[in-house]
Amino acid sequence: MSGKMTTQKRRIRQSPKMPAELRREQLLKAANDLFVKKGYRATTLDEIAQKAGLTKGAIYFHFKNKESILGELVKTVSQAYEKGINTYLGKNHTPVELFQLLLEIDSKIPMPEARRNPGLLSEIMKLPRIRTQMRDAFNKSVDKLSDALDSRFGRTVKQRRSLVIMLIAYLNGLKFVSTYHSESVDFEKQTELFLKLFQATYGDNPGEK
Amino acid sequence: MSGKMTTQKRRIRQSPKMPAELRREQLLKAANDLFVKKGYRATTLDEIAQKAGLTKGAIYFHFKNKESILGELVKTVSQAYEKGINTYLGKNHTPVELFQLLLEIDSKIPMPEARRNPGLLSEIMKLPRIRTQMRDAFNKSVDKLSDALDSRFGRTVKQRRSLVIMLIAYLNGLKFVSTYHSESVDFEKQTELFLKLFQATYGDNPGEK
DNA sequence: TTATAGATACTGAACGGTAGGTATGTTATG
DNA sequence: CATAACATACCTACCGTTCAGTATCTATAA
Repeated sequence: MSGKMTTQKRRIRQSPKMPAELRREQLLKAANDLFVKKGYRATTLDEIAQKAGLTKGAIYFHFKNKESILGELVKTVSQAYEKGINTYLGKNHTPVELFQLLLEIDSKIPMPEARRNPGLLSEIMKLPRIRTQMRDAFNKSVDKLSDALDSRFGRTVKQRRSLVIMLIAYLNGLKFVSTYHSESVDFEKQTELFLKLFQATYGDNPGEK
Repeated sequence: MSGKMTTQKRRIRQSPKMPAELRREQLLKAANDLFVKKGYRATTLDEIAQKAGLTKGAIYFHFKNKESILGELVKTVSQAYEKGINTYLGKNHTPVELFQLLLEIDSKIPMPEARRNPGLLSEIMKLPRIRTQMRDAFNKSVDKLSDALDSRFGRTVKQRRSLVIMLIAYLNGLKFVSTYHSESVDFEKQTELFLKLFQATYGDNPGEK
């Protein structure tokens, strides 16, 4: 000991060392992919590590624990979503415009598979910290969207919130059925149908309500 | 060692024995309640047993394994749903009628909390056998509903299926948001809003499309 | 330029808890 | 008293977490 075990080659195959920053992102990507495929709880740290070419122990150098990996991912999405709203959202929008805007943002921010995965969303909503994190983000965006909805479509904030939530609800519902019954459901067609409905009611002039 | 921690009395407090049939239902109910509250995987057999006043080992007298408990529950719902459709479904319905009919059926068949729990649904959809079981039921009911939709609302079966799926999608979406954002979402109000939209477009006379 | 000390990134193994499943003994009831 | 309906103890596998130690990189000084 003390000295070297000269002749004995301890052939430890260590992965090429990377700057922590890079490795973190690599791990986050691996985790995201696996969460999408298998769900949060069903994904093991071994799998994440392996996918990044590491061993489990190394993860704890980069993250506090498993949940913190998820937390980072959620944070990334929330921030991108908020940024998208701030960028694209104008004033006095019609519901149809808002719906299209939501689709637009949805198509631009990262981790689409994860965000459109109701199973994953439901699962992580059971983790108290994550839940809080996501609910805050949800309320924040609903507020902003409601503000940006033209007042013709709702005198009170409550009414406008209600409408906004309806838009989001339908989007979520579509994601849900198209995830689990993709053979039977044509996402774009359903969207078109929905917009046509809205157009008929709210398009040119708002309803009297 | 060898056996007992001597002084410890073997206090065997056996639950009153029940006919297997009854106990099965009791276990099923317990399982259902717990699945709703905690999810499928997060619910342990110990908890189910305890809730029914038994111990884990006893479960294996009544069921083959954990998944078979879930299978029974799914089967029960599927059958009730199908029966509901057969009972209430007429001919040449409007979309609004169908939507109300779905609500009606939904309110009459058992295990409402479980069925309205997207997280639970997503979770169990990952179990291959359960998934098959549920998808078959879904397609079956979509077919029947599409048949019962008046042909004014879609010349081809495909078009009618599309509309039916849209109704179901919105229902699911509503369940989703009202589950996770119940403070912000008024289920009935959202339903009313949606129906009003449909009424405006499809209510009196169908769209030309 | 080179030796080296310290920081950084990672391994491997062990630990502890959990939970599904099983083997086998025990009790209640007809 | 036979058997259906339990209880108890145990096994096994899995998985998150910890940690001592190892390898690799980098900065500094000689």
